[in-house]
Amino acid sequence: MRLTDRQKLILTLVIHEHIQTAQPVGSKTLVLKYNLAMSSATIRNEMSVLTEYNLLRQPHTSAGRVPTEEGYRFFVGNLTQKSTLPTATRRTISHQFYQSRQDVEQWLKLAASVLANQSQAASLVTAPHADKTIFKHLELVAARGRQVLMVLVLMGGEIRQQFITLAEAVSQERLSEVANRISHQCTRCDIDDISRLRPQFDALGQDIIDILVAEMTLIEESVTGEIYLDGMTYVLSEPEFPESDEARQALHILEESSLLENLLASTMMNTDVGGIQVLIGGEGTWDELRQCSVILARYGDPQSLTGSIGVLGPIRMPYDRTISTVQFVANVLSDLVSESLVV
Amino acid sequence: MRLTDRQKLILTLVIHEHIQTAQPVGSKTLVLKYNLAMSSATIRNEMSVLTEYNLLRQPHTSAGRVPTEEGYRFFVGNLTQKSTLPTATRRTISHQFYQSRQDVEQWLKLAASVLANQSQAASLVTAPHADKTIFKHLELVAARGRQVLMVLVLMGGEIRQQFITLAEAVSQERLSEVANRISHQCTRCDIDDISRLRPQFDALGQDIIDILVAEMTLIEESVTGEIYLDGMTYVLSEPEFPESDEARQALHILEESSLLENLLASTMMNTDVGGIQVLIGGEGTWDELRQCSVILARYGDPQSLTGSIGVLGPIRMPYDRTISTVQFVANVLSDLVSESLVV
DNA sequence: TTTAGCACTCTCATCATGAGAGTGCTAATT
DNA sequence: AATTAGCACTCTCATGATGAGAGTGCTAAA
Repeated sequence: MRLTDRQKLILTLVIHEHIQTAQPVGSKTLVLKYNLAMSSATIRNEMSVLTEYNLLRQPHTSAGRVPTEEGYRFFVGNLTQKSTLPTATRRTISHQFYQSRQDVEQWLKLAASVLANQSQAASLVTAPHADKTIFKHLELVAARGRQVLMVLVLMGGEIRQQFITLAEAVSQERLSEVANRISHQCTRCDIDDISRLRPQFDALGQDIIDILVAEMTLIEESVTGEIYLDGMTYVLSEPEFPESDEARQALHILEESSLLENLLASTMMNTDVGGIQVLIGGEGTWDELRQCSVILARYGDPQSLTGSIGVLGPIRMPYDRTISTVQFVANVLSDLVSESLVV
Repeated sequence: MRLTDRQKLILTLVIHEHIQTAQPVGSKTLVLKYNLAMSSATIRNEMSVLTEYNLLRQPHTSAGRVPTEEGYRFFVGNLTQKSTLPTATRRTISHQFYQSRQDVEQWLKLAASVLANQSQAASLVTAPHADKTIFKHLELVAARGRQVLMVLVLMGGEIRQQFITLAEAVSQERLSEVANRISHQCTRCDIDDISRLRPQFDALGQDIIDILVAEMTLIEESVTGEIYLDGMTYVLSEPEFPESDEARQALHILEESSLLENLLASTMMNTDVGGIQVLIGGEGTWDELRQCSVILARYGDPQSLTGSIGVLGPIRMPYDRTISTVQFVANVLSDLVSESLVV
C-alpha cells in the first residue's frame, strides 16, 4: 500500500481533526479548517481511496470519515515525526523528580502522576524488578515473642519485608549476629549459591536461610514489581465512554493485577529499555481494550533492574505527544534508578 | 418524629425493594411482592405520611417512592439490627487472611480486595499509622559511591526506606557500626529524645541523625499511612451511574490522595477502634459524594497503630450487610496487626 | 485531473401519541 | 375510627413521524 503525499496529508489531517473533535470529519470541514488549496470534491475522492485501503471508515453512508485502527497504526508508524517534548515541559517534569524525596517508591508514584496529568489518561508504572535475584543484605528485628521482622535487600535495591515466626523467642543480639553472618557470607549470591552455603550455619541460621530462599524464589518468579496506577478517572471523562460500562471493561484490566501482568508480560517481552510499544485497539488480542490504546515503554538498567511504564487512553489519542512523554519519563526514571543502584 | 411499627415496616420494605431494583417502588408492588395483609390504599396513606416526614420522596407526581438520604439514615440508625455475617462467609474471609503471606502489606491489599468483592463496591484501606513516632531500629546499607540505603523501623512495625547521599563514601563496616550504635542508643526514643542524644555521636552519626529526625517528623506529620484501593470498577457498573461523569466525581475523591486524606481525617477523628461511621450522600459536606455512601471503620491498636478501612458505593447500598462486612474485616485486621506488633 | 452541481442517504433533534404505572381523594365497608 | 375499593388524574417513557442538516457519490464540465 503506497500513498501519495496528498493522501498522507489528508489522512494526517483527518486524524488530527478527529482527535480534537471526537466527531467524524467531512470533506468540507477539512477544506475550511485547514485552508486547503483543493476542493471538497477532490478530498472526497481521496477519502474514498483511503477508505478502500481500510485506513478510514464511515460510521454510516452519509457521515464523515473516522480513522480505522489500521489508519492510526499507519499514522503512528509512518507519519509521526520523532517529535520532542517542548523544553519547558521537559524541565517542569525533571524538576518535579529532582525535588522529590530520594526514594524509589516516591519516584514511581510521581512518574505515574506525571504521566497521567500530562497525557490526561490512565497511567501505570511497575517497580523495577530483576530477572535474577541476587542477595545483598539481610536484617532481622525482634518484634514480639517469636515474631521477627525480616528485611531483605537485593542487589539493585529491591527491598522486601516480612514477618516471620521462629520456633522460639530469640534476643535481638542473637538475631543481629545471625543477620550479620548471613549478610557477610551471602552477599552477591544467587539462590543456588545460598542453598549451597546453608550447611555452614547453625540451626537458627538454617531456618532463616530457608525462609530467605523461599522469599527470593517468590520474587524471582514474579514478572513485575509493585504496580502503581494513576489517572483512572481521566478515562471516564472521554466522550467515547458515555456508557460507563465500556470504560469499566478497560479500567478493569488495570485494576485486576493478574490481567495487567499478563498484558505486560506478553507485550514487553520483545521490548528493550529505550524501546516503545504502541497497542492500538487491543490489536485483536485484548478484547477489553478494543476501544483503547496503550503506550508502553521499558526503563531501568538492562543488566539488572527493569520496569515498565505506560499510558492507557482512548484510541483517539494524541499519539506523538503521548509517545514522547512516555519516552521522556522512561528516560528520567532510567537515570534515577541507575544512579541509586545498590551494588 | 415517632413512627408506628407499620410505618417502620413500610420504610424498611421500600428500602429493601429499592436496593434490589434501583427503581421507585409503588404501593401495589409492595403488597404483591411481600404478601402484605393490607391493601395498597393503606400503604399509600402511610407512604404519604413518610413522605411528609421526609423519609421518602417521589421523583415525580405519579411515580413510586424512593428513600431520601434522611430515610436511609433513619433506617441505618434505627431499623437495622446488628446482623452478623453468615459463619460461612466469615470463615472464607478469615481463611484467606491466615493462608496469606505474613506481611502487613499483603494483609492490607487482601483486606481491600476482600471488601471490594464482598460488597461489590470500591474499597479503601490505609496502612496502620501511629500518632507518635517512636524509633526502634535503623539499618544502613551501602549502595554505590556516596549513596546509602537507609531502612528505618518504627515501634509498631512501620518501615520506611530511603536513599540518602553522604558527603563522602563510607564502608559497609563503618555504616553498620553507626547504625548499630544508633539503634542501640535510641531504641524507644521519640523525636525529641533523639535530638537530645545527637551530640553523643560523631560527625557521620550526627548527619544520619539529622536525616533520621527529618524523616520521623515527616511520618509524624502525615495523617495516614499508605492507601490501598480496590474495586473502583464495581462503582462503574451501578445503574445510578449511567453517565460516567457522575461516577468520575466519586472515584476522583478516592484517587486524589489529598482529598481522601481530608475525608478520612475529618471523619475518623471521633471514631475509635471498633466504631463505625456511615456517611450517606456526602452528608451535605462532600459534594462529590452526593450520590454515594461511605462506610468507614477504624482498626488496629488504639494505643499505638491505627488505620482506617472502608467501602464507597452508591447510596442504594445493602447497609446491614456492608456494615457487618466492614466491621468484621476491621476486627480481623486488628487481630493480625496486634499479633505482629513490633515492641 | 480537478471541480461544480445535484440528487440521494442517513442521523438526530423535535414533537405528538398512547399505554402503563402510580397517586390522591372520596365514599363505602368493617 | 380505620381500612379499602374505585376512579379520575398525572407523569413518564417508548414509539413513530417529520424535517433540517451534514455529507456523500456520481456526472458532466472546466
